[in-house]
Amino acid sequence: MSAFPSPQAVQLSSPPPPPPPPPPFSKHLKCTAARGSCRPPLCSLISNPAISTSTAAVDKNHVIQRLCEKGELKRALRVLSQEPDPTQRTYELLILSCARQNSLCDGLCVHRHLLENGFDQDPFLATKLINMYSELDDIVNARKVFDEIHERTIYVWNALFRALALADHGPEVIDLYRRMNQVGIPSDRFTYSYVLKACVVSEGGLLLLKKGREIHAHILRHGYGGHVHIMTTLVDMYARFGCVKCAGIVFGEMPEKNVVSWSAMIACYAKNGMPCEALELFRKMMLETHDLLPNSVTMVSVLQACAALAALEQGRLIHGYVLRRGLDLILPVISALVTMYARCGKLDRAQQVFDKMDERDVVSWNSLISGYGVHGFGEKAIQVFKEMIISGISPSPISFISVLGACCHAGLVEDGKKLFDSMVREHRIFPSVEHYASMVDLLGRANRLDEAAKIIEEMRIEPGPKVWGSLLGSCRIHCNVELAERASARLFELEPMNAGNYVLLADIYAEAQMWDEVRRVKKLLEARRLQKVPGRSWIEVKRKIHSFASVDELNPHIEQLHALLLKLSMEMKEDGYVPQTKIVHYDLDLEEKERILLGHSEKLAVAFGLINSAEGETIRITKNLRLCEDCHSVTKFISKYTKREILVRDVNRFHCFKDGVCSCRDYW
DNA sequence: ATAGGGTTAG
Repeated sequence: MSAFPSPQAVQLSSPPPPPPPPPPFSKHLKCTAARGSCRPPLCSLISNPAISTSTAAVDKNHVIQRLCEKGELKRALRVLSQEPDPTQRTYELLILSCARQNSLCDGLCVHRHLLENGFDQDPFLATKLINMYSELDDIVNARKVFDEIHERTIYVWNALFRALALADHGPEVIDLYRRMNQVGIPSDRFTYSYVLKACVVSEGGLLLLKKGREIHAHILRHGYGGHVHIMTTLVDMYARFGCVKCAGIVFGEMPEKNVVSWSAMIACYAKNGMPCEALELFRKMMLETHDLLPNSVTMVSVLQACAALAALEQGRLIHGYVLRRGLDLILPVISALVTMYARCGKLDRAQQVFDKMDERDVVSWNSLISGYGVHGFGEKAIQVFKEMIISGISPSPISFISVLGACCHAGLVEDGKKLFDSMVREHRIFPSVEHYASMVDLLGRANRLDEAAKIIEEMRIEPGPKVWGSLLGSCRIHCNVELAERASARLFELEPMNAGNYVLLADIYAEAQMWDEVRRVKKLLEARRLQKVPGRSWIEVKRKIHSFASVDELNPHIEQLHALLLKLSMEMKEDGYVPQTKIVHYDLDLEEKERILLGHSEKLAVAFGLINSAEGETIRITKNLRLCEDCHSVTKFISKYTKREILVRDVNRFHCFKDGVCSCRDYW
């Protein structure tokens, strides 16, 4: 053996059994050698230490680069292990490759290697490493790279800001940003984008809104007030804080706007409960800009707005536009279409659009599951949920919100409990406040209030207002004063300014004829200067959205609508309808109470729909609150008398009225 | 010298 100059030569002359742990290049060499081709030059170059290593290093660098480009990370690493003289470029390629291949352990290995080879203080590589760890979700190591590097260029700072912002570590970014300013490193245009993002990705609430405003001031002071990217991020920041006004001001003052800026503002309206404004702005964009074409992101927000308004006609127009533009190939757009059709009451269309997709992700499935859920088709929703898993897509936390919600609307208590169990056990998803709230809803509505209360007691996280709110809502349905008092006491602490909670409690007391308590709660409401969110309903007629408030004296059609409702209610009374005047708490006589009931926004919208549509046409209405009991029974009657299908979507589900019955089977 | 940013479905 010792007589042979190199391992390669050994293999050549004694071809047989086990070619031991092959050093990186052996495979290649062996192949060419076996075919007896160009062996001598390359082989001797690498194996002969007499020949300059630097030539070999450049060569190997080249090989590493080629391997990285081809995604052959493992082989590239094997070459690296033999590399006597790696360069910055070598490491850069490997780091990028590890990030792309999603391989944390290889990333760590490359990191260790570069530390051992004198690149531990290279700011360029530090930037790349931080980016890599960020992509591999290892924020601890990203931070460590930052802590250990002495020369922190703006690139290094920005990379860490970006990494922390993506990982929801907002407050940490703000803290570091302050330190950066103290050290005297000036921000650049990238810094502002990342830091603004950090303001909204944290739990800080108002505190960080203040911070965001400060940064807004920095931006203006440093002359970036006309920078499209930064200004758009600002619009989005205000949007996420719910400051629609501020977002609108920034947007309005932008000297230059592009598609992204318009999309951000449209999304702002769509996400903050102002769908009409979203559609209006979209129209404006189409009319006023000549060189800007809406893209898939724009369309998603526009479809959301249509969905929120149950504006089927507009939604169909948008669908047509999406097809013409070829945007129907983009996954989020199709999912938004599925949601739009489902929320406009066209489940069959939603299913059709879904069926035509040739690729589906978890969001597409969630759209369909929640679609069936809000329509009260609990079993179908569970079936779709199971099909999703069979198709190889694992459920996300939102999948469970959707499917649990479906169980809740359909009263499928046992199925819901089983799914909730499987969530942790099989899918390793830990329930969030929303999941618990859904379970409390499920049990509470089914009049299993004790079990619902027990769920809250056993929660491993702090039960937030959503959870207590669900319990209070259930107490309202089943008239449980004692539990309602417990839940509302917590709610008044957690969100003292939410009028809805006081109203619910007052409703419960009223139901129990506890008038003193009703008055006490009302006084509380007045003392805190709170007002109940006024009920509103919407209906689309000839592609125009009409909006109705309760007891809408300003509405130009009010007399006509009231007359029609009065006429219908007389007929209904003969048929056994009794106005639910007990839900009107004002101290009024019966006749006035009936008048108030008849003026509820959803009844006005139904009447408007009856007058303004052809006989037999379906009427679609959306409401911003829950449908009231009286409106529910009145709409049942109306659907029978007028032989109309009436779809009402309230805040949490669909009611499909037909021939005097509702699809919710009075369970809601 | 080199490097990177904004809007997105349930």
